[in-house]
Amino acid sequence: MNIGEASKASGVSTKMIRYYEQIGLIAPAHRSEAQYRTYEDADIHTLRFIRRARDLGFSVEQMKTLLALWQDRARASGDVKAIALEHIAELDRKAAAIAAMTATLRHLASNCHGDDRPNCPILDDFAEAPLASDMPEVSARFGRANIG
Amino acid sequence: MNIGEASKASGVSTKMIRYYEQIGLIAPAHRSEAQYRTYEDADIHTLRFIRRARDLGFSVEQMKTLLALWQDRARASGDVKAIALEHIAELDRKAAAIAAMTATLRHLASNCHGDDRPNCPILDDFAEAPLASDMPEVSARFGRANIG
DNA sequence: CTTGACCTTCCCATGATGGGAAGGACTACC
DNA sequence: GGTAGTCCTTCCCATCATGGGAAGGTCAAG
Repeated sequence: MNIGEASKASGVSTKMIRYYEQIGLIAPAHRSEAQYRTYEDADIHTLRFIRRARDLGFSVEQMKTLLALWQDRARASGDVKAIALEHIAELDRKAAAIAAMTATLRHLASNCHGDDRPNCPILDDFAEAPLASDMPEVSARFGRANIG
Repeated sequence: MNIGEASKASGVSTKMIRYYEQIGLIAPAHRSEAQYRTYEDADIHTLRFIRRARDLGFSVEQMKTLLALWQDRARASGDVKAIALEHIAELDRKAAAIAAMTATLRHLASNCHGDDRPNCPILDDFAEAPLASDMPEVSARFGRANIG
């Protein structure tokens, strides 16, 4: 199987397959005589595993660990669960940050007429509101606005 | 005021102030004889506006538009509200994607003993679950896992 | 005058992904 | 056996917002 077929079968783009190989997430593929990468069913299985983990928001680093655990028949399920729980906690943090932003924005938008007149409480707030960093309890709860 | 003081007063790092100037989000600062950037109260006001918008998750492009509207006394509040509502919609999309991930992960984790034994439903799922892209209604609802 | 804190520009890195160019390989059709 | 078109290869560049750090100039306090 060439990389294009492997991509279709796994749902991982050819660009990403090469990238994952380059950074060592997956082993270098076998090569044909013309140096084409070739993939077996087992490789597709691994790529689908990666695709699934990625869809659930795991980072490449986490996927490295998860793959290693997957391939270790003697792993402790507790190790896997710990990674999953840590990831859930991080997703919850992002969700909380987003919820805080939308709550504020919804409040501001609801007070804005949204018509042709210039008066706009949204801009007024941006111009006058104290910084989150000046409010210790807020920044402690949500940290930066980095939700990526 | 030098850039360090402007940074402290606005909550925007010196790196970011220079970057925002470079990409044209803010006007080039006035310079002292030694080519140091100098800032007036009005500039701090602008930087705080940016900081506030950034904390609410607006992109640089959105901030450009918002700044222009802010500085346009004749703007229509509807234009501002439209940007805010579009941003809220995007944040809601991200929140939904995160919620879908955490729901799945919580379910998987709850079925995992999390002890020293190797059996792990989380890894089993990763290895066997169908791809989101094979389930049209799911990918239509949530798109990619890109929550950044 | 030295020390240390500040400023400048320039380059590099992040993380995951895609775009695209230049060139080689393969396949299907005539 | 050409040729067209599709595939593959590697290499470089871009994204987005942010920070790190080097090399060197400036300034203020002692």
